[in-house]
Amino acid sequence: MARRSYNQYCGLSRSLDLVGERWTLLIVRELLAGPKRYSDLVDALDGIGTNLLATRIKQLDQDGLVARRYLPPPAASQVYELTPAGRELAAALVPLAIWGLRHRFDEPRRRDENYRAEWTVVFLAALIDPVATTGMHLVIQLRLDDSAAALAIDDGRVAVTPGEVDHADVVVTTDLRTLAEFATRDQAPDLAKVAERLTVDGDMAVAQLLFELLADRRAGSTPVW
Amino acid sequence: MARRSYNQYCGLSRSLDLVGERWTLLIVRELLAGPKRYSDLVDALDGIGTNLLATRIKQLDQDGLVARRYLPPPAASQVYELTPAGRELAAALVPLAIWGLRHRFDEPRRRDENYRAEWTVVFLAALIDPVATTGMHLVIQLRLDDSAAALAIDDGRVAVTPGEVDHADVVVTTDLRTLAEFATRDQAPDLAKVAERLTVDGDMAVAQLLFELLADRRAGSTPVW
DNA sequence: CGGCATCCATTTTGATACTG
DNA sequence: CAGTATCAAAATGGATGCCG
Repeated sequence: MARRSYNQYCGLSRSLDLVGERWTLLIVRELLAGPKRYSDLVDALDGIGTNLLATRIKQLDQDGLVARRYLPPPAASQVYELTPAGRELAAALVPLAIWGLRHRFDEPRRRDENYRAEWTVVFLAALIDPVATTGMHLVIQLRLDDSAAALAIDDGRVAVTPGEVDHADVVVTTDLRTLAEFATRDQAPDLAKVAERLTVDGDMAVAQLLFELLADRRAGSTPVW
Repeated sequence: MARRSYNQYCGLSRSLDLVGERWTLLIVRELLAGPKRYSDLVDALDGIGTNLLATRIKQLDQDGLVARRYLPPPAASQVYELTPAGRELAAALVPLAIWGLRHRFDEPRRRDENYRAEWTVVFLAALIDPVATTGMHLVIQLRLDDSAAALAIDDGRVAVTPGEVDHADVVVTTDLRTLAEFATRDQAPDLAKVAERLTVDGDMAVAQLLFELLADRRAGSTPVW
């Protein structure tokens, strides 16, 4: 059966023909944190229905956004990872995520609402300018709303690790709403006022640097009009 | 009945809960070109089905992204327009559109594929830094693939007009693929090589300025990772 | 088990017809 | 013009089965 299309000669329409269906962009978000197995995706995307996930992966594979990779013998499992074209979607997802933080976070986290710190850290990672981090080697552990993920900056390369790492330069503990203020406001929030909702354990200078890196990027992506 | 939700405490998921359904972002794109009537939307969004359009508009209205406005007596019709929150989605749609231009324009325009120059010009408009245009008053007529739209820059305010205007400072005639090179490449394309596919009629300096304004914005939105 | 494919109930969407 | 009503087709969600 032919694929459904908006049939419009327009960059946005053609993007949405590929990634506009339900769950697709969330699968991309998951894979922005690194390669994952099928069951990892099922776990993270609560409610997706395994058949639909298989269908989506197949499409993303055909369209060249996701590639299947087979891990060497010890692991012997297969994982899915983004291709370069898939990774470039990060630049498009970040502003959408920021829009959501600005306009849909008046209501706090619901009791049954899922959360994984890596979702947040993936976008933080995408906000960091690789060029500005050449020569740097930092590992930042984030603990957000009872979930954890780490951000590793390695000479211009930025990587996200779900959960806890054991060699972090600094541990930042806070909640998503507080962190969102850093990513969505034009002015960096007053650190003193925020202090009771954000604690830094370890090299304070590293944490400071992170917030500066984020601030630099924000300046280039102020809302238009 | 309750609205379907991904049920994730994540900026992206919450955005998609609101605007992730089919046609929604294209309705927003249409309204970025200015207020439109119901029938204008039906015309522009070929294939949408009027009942679905009505449903989407109702949702966008409830969610505070779109407002209904009643034109004064002479016209006596109602139009839909974006609220400030809705307009801020432009910043999120531009990178998605650029991704589509980069990765989905290997195949050219199909014979039956719809096209409206305003779709393109809306994104051009969003790429222009308002601050950089303070004091400027320019009207640029674009003619792209047999469709026309104009871009008016008015002291930091940018507006799109579908069709032809009669007082343009310059008329740029080209096709979307050529124009896309300006918006998607890191280097501005060689004007000499492009000359046969792009003609400028009127104040050449104004056209030059437009491309410089676009180039400035591109520099701040290079792909991450 | 992990990685799907099949089947079926429920929603969403598309297309057209109809109405104030 | 601005929708609503209706109905068919497709997409989605959930459960279960199968196979290495």
